[in-house]
Amino acid sequence: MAKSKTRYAVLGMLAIEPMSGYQIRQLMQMSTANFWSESDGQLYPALADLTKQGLIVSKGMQKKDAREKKMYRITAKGQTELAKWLKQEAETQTVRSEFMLKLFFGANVEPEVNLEHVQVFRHRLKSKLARLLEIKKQVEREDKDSPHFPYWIMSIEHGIKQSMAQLEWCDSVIRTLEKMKH
Amino acid sequence: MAKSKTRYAVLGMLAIEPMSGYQIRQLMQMSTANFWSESDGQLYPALADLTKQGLIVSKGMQKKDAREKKMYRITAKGQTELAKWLKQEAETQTVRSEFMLKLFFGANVEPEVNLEHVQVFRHRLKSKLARLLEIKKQVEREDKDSPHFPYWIMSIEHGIKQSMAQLEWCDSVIRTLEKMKH
DNA sequence: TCGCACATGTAACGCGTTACATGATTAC
DNA sequence: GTAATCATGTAACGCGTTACATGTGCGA
Repeated sequence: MAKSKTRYAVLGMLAIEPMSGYQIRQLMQMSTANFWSESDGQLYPALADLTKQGLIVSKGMQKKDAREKKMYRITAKGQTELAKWLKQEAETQTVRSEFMLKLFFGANVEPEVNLEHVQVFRHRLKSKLARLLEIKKQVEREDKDSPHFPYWIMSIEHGIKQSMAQLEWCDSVIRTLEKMKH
Repeated sequence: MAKSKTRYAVLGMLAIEPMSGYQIRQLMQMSTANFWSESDGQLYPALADLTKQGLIVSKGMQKKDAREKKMYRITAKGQTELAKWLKQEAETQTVRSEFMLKLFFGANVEPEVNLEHVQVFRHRLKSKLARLLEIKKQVEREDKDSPHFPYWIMSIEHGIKQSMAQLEWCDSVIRTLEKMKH
């Protein structure tokens, strides 16, 4: 298995602005969810790890309970580490789509079954596209002057273009499957 | 982690025609690689497992060495199991793209760095697209009369449309990054 | 006062890749 | 003869999700 990139995902989020772990999770869901996400079981240990290595520091009130909100911020050392990673070429990842695999084996069941799957897939794409367009508007409103602005728009545009292409593909596939029914 | 679908991927391949483990690997690389693949460490144990469950049988010469080619074929029970899985709704998968994550954090490095990454990405897409077009031609030549034909074309078309959309996106992003350089 | 969102963390478990082990056959 | 390809399998290891544990604050 490839080396975990969780540390860099966290580092990058904290390079945007100081945040708590919970806020990182929320921001990821809002921004990178379409191409990157982390679960709790990855996120919190990563924060502890990065702190131990001095790449981030927590301004948390470590009094008694520890069950309190901890605000983290990236250090100069962390910025350097992040930049170093950003300069390296990205590894190609292996994608896995159960939906596509099922369609590939589609001849083993009636066309109706596959048609149903494609329609569900299409519906999900529609929602995803609507969400992306919404987020794009929000970013254009709120982050116009941020240095991150062009990059955030690019990543949103990527999702939009992908979704639109896939929707067109769905429509073409649905037509073919409709014809196969009779 | 989601339940492994390796057994179904293998079952589906053997529903096309009887094959050895090695041939399954090769066929996957040629056909489903863009949306599904299995490593040796998954494939061979799965074959043993499916055999034990009577979903496939091996017509292998189990004489002495066992280091001989084993031809597997799917059983009626296996066909039933495959069809059952095909009828179930596919789980949505979490995609992860290190490249996209790096671009999202692009503001932390010079535009030139990101430009370089996009160009590498674009180059890979070009190769992928060329390969898909080649495979499409081959399938149209060799599998015209197979019941799998429409489904195989659909899955190839999906890859083609995706690649083309991403290439357009790359060109647009490259233009933006070029402008940011000065 | 009940439930939900906020908030942090750990443990268990299965998944999937990589590397290793072994050996036959074919092409140069 | 020697390198590549065919061919099957196992073991180790790290990765990532899920479920669990724990507690606070707030609004209906």
